[in-house]
Amino acid sequence: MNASPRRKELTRLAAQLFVQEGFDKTTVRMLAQAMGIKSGSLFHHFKDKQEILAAVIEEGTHNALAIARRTLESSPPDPEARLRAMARAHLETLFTDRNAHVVALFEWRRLDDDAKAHLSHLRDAYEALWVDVIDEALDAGLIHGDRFLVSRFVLGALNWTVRWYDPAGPRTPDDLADELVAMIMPLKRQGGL
Amino acid sequence: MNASPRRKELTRLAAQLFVQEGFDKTTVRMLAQAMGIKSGSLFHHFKDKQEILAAVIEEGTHNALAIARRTLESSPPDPEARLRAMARAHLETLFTDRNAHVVALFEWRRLDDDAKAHLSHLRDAYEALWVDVIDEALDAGLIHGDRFLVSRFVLGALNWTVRWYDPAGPRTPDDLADELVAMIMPLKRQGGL
DNA sequence: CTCTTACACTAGCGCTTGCTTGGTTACTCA
DNA sequence: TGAGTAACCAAGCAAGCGCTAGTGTAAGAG
Repeated sequence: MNASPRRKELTRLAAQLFVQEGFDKTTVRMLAQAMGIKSGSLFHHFKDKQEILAAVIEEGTHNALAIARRTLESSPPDPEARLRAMARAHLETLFTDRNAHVVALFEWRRLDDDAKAHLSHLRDAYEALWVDVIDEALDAGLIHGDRFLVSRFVLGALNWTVRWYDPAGPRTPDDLADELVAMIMPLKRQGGL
Repeated sequence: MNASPRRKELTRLAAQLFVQEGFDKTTVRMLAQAMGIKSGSLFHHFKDKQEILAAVIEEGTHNALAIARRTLESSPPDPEARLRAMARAHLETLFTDRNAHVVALFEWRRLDDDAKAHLSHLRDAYEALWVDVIDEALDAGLIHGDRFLVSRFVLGALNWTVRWYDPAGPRTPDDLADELVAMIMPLKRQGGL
């Protein structure tokens, strides 16, 4: 809804605190302090605490969707390249916008029903892009299996990386993406690295 | 620690509430009511709320580890069969003991440092079993890639199923396990179902 | 018949929570 | 210059929180 620069900055700070402490344990007083204001002033920017959570998740999901669309537009028609590009884009967003995405993945249940209904459309649109790319790979015979199962296994493997991946380590997100694609498409990998 | 039958039953009820409401939003009064006692009486069985969470997670992880060990013991030495058996066992525990495992996966951060240190040993032991099985499959040339990456991708894909799998649907957990194994090992699947 | 143990109760303390209210400040634009 | 507005603050309310203290009761052990 409202997208003032101030509100965007506050949303970013909130995302960080939600990741550090969890949504429920983050008090409006903590949020206010991190933002350099008093707790009462928070409610000038957000109707209630729920709306802050919704703003964080909406921001993250919206970005991910935009990046995925751009990635697919500027991607060649080759199914393997598109699959790899999607995996790379997914991990790239996941780790540049990490806080927002961790919140989206692990605090989703804290949303009230209205917010959930609204945001699940965004999420479904994102997953639909994945199912399309998986479909292309299936049609091309690169991978095998049920389109939904494969999509969900792949997304699960990718999303779970936020639980163990250390950006300071030797591996880049692109390395992870390539390894995953190689794992489900070993025929292409036989002679490679 | 203490494992009276009464306490086990209370732990089971707590797991259910923690899944429904989340740990932080589950009050000791809600827990007590679900158990048919008053909130004060709760603290006869558990030192504090934290200990209930730890009990839930310990119970679930302990079971998973026991089942995985039993599975591997009664499994033939064939790497493919062992991999499939582990995947099936993982999903089976995940969905028979679903509440405890959902709590373990998504409320881990709420544990205090001592409990985390204690329970991460259990979890690491479980993951080590997986790395072994993955290693065997790598050595046999069934799959390719980095042992840790493959283990984590596979565990991620499996754990993520709790987010979307519907036990009332047409597919059994064994179906899921077989599909996943087929996905990362397509050579074996070419002529099959 | 007493002592112990397990389990439960009532009552409430001290604190924190999300949020409201009524008023103040600083900036923008006619 | 003065009206309008966005951003903030001080103060605090009502509700709910985890947890404690002190007591009661029933069953089994000696």
